[in-house]
Amino acid sequence: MNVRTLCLGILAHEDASGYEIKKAVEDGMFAHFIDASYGSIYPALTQMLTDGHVSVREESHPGKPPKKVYSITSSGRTALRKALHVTPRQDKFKSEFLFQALFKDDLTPEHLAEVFEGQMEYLHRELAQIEECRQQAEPGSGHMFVNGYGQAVLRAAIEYMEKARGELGLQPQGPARDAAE
Amino acid sequence: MNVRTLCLGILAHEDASGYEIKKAVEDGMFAHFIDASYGSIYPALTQMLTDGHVSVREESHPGKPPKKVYSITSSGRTALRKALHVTPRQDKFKSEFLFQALFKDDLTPEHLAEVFEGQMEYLHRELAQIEECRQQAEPGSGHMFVNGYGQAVLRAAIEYMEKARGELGLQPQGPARDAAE
DNA sequence: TCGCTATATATCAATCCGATACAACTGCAC
DNA sequence: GTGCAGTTGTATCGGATTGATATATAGCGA
Repeated sequence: MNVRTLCLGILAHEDASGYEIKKAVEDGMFAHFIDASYGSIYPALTQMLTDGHVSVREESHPGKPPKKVYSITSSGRTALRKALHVTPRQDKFKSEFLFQALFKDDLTPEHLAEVFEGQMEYLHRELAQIEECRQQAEPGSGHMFVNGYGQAVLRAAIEYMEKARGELGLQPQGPARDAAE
Repeated sequence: MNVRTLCLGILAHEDASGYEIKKAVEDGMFAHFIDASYGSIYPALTQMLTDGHVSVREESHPGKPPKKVYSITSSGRTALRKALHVTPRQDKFKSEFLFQALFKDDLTPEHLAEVFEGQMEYLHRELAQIEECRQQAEPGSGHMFVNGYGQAVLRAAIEYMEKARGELGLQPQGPARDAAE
């Protein structure tokens, strides 16, 4: 699945600018399981404009830079429906934290503690973000299912990390936790 | 973290050819949280040879194609240790399955059932693979911690998926499950 | 007024993926 | 005994993507 399909999916939900699409995959309703950078979003929108899958209008809100708001067209909806009916690729999970954890015995204790607490903060931050999104999602919607999935996985990760503190030779109560609260 | 560091990490564990590195991140001890393709592994090894971080020897086992087995050098170990002592990037998780699930109401019921059962099979396969790796890992090692993390997360995902079958309008017992057993 | 953050578009080199080509061998079915 | 699929192995390449950066406007606190 390419960035074009990703943008179509977001635009099927609501009109958005390139910046708003980036925010949606970073913080918003589409976060936690997809990603895209400006360097791929803007070219994708330009190309889909040429293809007729989206249309643009320029909006100028006072006190803010003008933005190009994109809408999905019926041609775009057809393309999206087609792109959704393929066998999805395998999930892909990349974690530099876990890679570093593999070499825990080669790390300084300070660095190990730092990255461990950093990961804990990150997991709590992600979980809080999902719970925020969850309040805006309609019951029974796809967003609800996906948020629940993310919640389940993050809670399991946090629980495991807490239990593993001893195994890694760390103090039972991390000092950096309060930053996440 | 780039592919060069990834290769160094694997070579720090044991000597390997490009093909074996690929297998390690696909199926082996390093799977589930990192990834790399041939198109990045082979150039990385060539460059690190130039940099003096690795050395090669050619091995010819009868009945098999000859292979280039790479070893990490002391210069490579220094480079690895340095690369490990940086703040790790945020985890990155990409799931086309969850993306499709967002649009569950636009999918044909057949396709939804197919991708759901496909995901279940995938999760069970991954979990079985981790449990296999776990038997080769030494107690208290980084591998043990990382495998436990993967186990915890996958089990949570499977549990959530089972509970969510009804929510997605699927029959309580999937017909494709036996393929994973 | 300086620096910081947020909103917003856009580009680009470096990197990486996915697919493919090539080659030699194994084992199996027919 | 031969076709042919599968495994082990090296290698390359086009195209997709990232991560960083440039540019611009505006609000806000020190």
